[in-house]
Amino acid sequence: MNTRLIRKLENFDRLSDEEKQFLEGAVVRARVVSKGEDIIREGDRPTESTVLLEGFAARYSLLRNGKRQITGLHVPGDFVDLHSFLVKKMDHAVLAITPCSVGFVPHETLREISENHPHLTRLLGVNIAVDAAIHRQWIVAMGRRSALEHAAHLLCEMFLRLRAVGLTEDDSFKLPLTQAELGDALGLSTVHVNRVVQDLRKERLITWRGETLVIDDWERLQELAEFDPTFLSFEVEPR
Amino acid sequence: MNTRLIRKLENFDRLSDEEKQFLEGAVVRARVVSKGEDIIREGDRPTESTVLLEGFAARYSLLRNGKRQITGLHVPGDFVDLHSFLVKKMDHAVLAITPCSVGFVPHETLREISENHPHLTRLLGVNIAVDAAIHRQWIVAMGRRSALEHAAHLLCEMFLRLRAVGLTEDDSFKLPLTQAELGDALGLSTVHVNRVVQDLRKERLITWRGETLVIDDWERLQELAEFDPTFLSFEVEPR
DNA sequence: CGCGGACTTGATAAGTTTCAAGGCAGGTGG
DNA sequence: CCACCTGCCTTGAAACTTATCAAGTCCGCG
Repeated sequence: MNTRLIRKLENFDRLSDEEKQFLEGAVVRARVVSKGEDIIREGDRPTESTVLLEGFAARYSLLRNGKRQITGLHVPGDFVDLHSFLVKKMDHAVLAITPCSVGFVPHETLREISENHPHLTRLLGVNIAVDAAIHRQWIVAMGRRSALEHAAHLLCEMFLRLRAVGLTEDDSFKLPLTQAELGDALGLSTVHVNRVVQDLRKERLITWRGETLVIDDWERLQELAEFDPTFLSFEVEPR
Repeated sequence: MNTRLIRKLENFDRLSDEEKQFLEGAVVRARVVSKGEDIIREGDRPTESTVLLEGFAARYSLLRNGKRQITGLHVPGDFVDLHSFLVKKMDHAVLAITPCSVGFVPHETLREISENHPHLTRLLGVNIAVDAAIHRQWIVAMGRRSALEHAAHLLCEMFLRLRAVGLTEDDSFKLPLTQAELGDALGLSTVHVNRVVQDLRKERLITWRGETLVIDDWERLQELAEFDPTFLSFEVEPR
């Protein structure tokens, strides 16, 4: 069921059959969340952590003036609130951008992992560490890259993350985001996102029609974004 | 020696005497790093994690065009690379903004903690989770707040973080940053930082002379920044 | 067929950067 | 002890990037 999660963790380090089985059993049930619905709300105090099994989700915060900032995009295999095991109260919400299927891992199970499965614990830690690295890349992109470079960077990131869980096909993948949502992730207005996307198209870097994004020139896209894949890097202390 | 670290972790949950002692022993030696020097360089593969004992440090990334983005500020008690235990290769560097004294915790010790000290492991996890929450706040601020609000937000954050480790005095604290460095943290040009700081002064929100920053009106500063301290919140699942 | 959501376009405004200078203060060497 | 130097802060003007406002257009779906 949570194939993507296992696949993702296997990018970090080999999993024993026993560990895989344990992970399978760790997800207690699944729920479908419809598009536009919150998977978790700000202020919630979950007693289980949520794994995204299918669909796209986004962490976001809302400001008083109605502006929204997306602070992370999530794809199948991602824990959307692994940290809620450690920090009780959600400091942000998570939204289903497409219809999503999610699974739940009771905090009790996570506690058991942290007490009796040091290797799995470390892998979950790597998961968190990679999330943090992604956050830092977003900060760099927001602070010091142009809108165009920033957008290119995000596309590079999504491509590699989706590939890591087997959700790309050659150079294309499903990117079921509206330009408005992309703007909320990049910190740009919808209008400007539109112009930036058109620039990427004019430069023959991407094709994006409907939900399908094709990377037409991976080299130049990376170059433009000054994208260094190391931060996602699945290069870890082996057990 | 690593009083600040212990103090910081105690904000998360009570530490037993045994745990405190263990932490004391975990820091193997200290080194002084002079101002402007890197504590850790990008690409390093440390075999120990570094705790900041005294001074201010900043994580940063450099872009080809020479621009620099600071992705996190660190104060005494902070681990600057706790994650290097899990993800071998540093994806960014850490700079001593002031003369710093740092201590080292061998990864071997961290591994032992992760295997035999579940409670300490969780506290270190909380540490990481709070860092991530700070990162998300930075993303929100960079994406959707004005330069003025963003600056105010950062000052609120620094005040509470320093207070948590006992480094404030009433409403004032040492902020040994140049405006250029602040700009690199906020993603703004030096000139604009200067104007923003002047606005904060004109509004009688802060006084900042030399290294001393006084918060003249905490209420209004928080209000302006739309600052919600929860994310730093030291509200955690007790052992 | 018509409606709504998403995308596109143009014009104008706002926010921020860049460039260029000047000022101030603390520290050093003559 | 003064002069100078250097790093940091400050100011103004002009340029650039991005946001906002206001219309359209396109397209899939009921």
